[in-house]
Amino acid sequence: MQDLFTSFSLQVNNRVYIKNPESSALGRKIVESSINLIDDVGFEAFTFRKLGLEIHSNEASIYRYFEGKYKLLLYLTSWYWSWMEYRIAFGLANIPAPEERLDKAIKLLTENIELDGSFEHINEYKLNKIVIAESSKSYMTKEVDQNNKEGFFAGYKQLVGRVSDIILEINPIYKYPHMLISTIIEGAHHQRFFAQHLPRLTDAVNGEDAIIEFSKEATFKAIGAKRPTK
Amino acid sequence: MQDLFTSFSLQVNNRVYIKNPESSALGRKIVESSINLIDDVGFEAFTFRKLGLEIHSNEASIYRYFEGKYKLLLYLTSWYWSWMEYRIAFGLANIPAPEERLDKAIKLLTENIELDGSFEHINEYKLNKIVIAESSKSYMTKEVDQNNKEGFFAGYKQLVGRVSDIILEINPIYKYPHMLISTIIEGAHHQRFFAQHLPRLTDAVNGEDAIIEFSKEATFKAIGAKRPTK
DNA sequence: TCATTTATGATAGTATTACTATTATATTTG
DNA sequence: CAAATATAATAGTAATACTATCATAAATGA
Repeated sequence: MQDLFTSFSLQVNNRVYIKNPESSALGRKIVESSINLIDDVGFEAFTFRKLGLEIHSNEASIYRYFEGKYKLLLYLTSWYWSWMEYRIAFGLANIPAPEERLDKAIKLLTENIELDGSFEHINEYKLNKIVIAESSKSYMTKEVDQNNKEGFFAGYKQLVGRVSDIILEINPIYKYPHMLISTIIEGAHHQRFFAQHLPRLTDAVNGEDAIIEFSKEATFKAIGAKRPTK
Repeated sequence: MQDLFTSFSLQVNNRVYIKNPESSALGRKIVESSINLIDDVGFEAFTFRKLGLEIHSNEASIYRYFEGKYKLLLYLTSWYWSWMEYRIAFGLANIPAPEERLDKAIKLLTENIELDGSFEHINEYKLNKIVIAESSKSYMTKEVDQNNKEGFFAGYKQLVGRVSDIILEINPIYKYPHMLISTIIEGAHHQRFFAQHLPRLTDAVNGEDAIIEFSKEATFKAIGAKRPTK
């Protein structure tokens, strides 16, 4: 696990931005306020003009950091997956049993995210809401193949790969580890959205986070493994 | 089952359109060509202006059928779910064992859709691709609660409810039937998209439709039931 | 420290989008 | 065949998604 700590940093593919927003105060302000604004008005109504007004800066200046709002969204989601992998690497360190590691990973991937405060200019709580409601708009586009070639989804794929590896550690002949994990991640996000807006598509259960419970149960049953007893 | 046949028709909530596109040749042309055009250029680049040019008609005329392109998308997805429920009602008739009905329902929900030809002006193959790639854009919006109140998602919710009922027939104490089915439906769609564009998020298996297989296996294991032997 | 690079701000401009309004012309229907 | 209705043609508006230009401010390094 040691290598994870030394090699790991919250880096985002440098082709999603023109100028690294981490490199200046304005850049960080753009990221910070874009999270607030997208969370507030939704991605469709979000524009660089409005963002410029919000931060008392200039539309043209924002274009010097990002080609357009889709790239900014790609930046935010890439950052999120990178952060998620960091959380998982950290959270799973020193847990020897793969069942326990998987259990913990599923929890980290599907739980409600609270404000964390580790990163000055990023509100993880709002970013999670954005990832839930808007992230599919970053890859469900006509440019997906081009974007994929440029490596924009590498972080997400790597994350899915790492958790799939735990599954294969537990059950080396399970045939669909990637499907299972990507379905669980996307599924949990969908369920969080449905729980808020279309509750008839979900099942609320008193006294538990049904989404985490469902995700863990489905995962362990799918791979035919016993859940660790807490 | 008889009531399903007599009461069932491919009706779409009449608030998603201004004028029913089924009621005129132009309306049907709008629907038909919108499917082609959205499939071709993607939903973001799709405009009523382009659609007007395509069908040698007028932008303003299209606006007399639909308030805007989001409502048209809602019409298409509603139609799709209505059609899917019809397929399932039809396909499950006269199958007494609930396990077999569930097995068949999962297949119908997750399989690749081919051109069917039952509906003159609707290309089911392309519509399925649109539902896969664009349908989340019809509910992942700031207007979702308003739209939900107006009943725009009733068809989808009803479909999920019906299949959930089969699950409860098999295992009456399973806690998450709605979550499971909505996760399977959305999950299978995601997997079809990933298989095409981001294959590292899936697992291809020779000689089988891995998405159907995975969906069935996961569902039956989740509810603790034995899959019917074909 | 001062010249120069670099970053930001201010303003303006363009093509396209997402409509609405108006009027004219077909087409349907009673 | 008159009247109602549907469609077409055209124009117009406010907003979006940018690009370009130039001025000014801040950072840097010789």
